[in-house]
Amino acid sequence: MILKDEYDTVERVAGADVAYIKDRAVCALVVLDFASLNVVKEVVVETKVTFPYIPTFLAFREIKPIAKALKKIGKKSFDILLIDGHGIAHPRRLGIASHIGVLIKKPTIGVAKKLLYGKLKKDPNPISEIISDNEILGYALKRKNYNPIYISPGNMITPKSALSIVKRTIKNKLPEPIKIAHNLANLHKRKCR
DNA sequence: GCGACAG
DNA sequence: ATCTTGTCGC
Ligand SMILES: [Mg+2]
Repeated sequence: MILKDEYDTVERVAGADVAYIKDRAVCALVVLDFASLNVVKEVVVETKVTFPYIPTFLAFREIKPIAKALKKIGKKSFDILLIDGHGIAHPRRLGIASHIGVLIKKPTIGVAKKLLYGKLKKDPNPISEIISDNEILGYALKRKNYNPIYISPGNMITPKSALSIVKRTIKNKLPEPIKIAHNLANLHKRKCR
């Protein structure tokens, strides 16, 4: 894991999420133009579920479908990848965003809807650092009347840069890449039933 | 030993 | 995350 900024231009930001149908996982991966937030590429893949959900081990459950989607879309089609789940804001500093970042050797950022590890330095409205052991793991952001979201580096990026990138992709609560990937995965699921 | 616990 | 329609509120 590299916790420094290891990227230059950010023109395309990707987002991934996984939905489930019994023992099948549906992963949607979308790539957006960072400036316009328009979708420029998207893929949906399916795999069989091979691991149960166990808190702190989410990566073992979702890495298969996400890796398959990454292989299909091409790792060169984006500069940074946003993952639904935590990065280093994790008891072993190795959440799913970090796991995937190390796997593909690219910058990744974890964006979660609930806090798993660490404490907030202050009220998250409008923003707070996520702290553990006197170290900044990431940030909690609260917008409007929405519940807060939690942002932490996955790989090859600092907490501050991760916050900056994610902020610029937010329209309402969730960053667009994550929101669109989530919707696409669920649409594919509905269409199937 | 008890409680908390991403998706 | 999932089961599951309408409904309240920004
Ligand atoms: Mg998810």
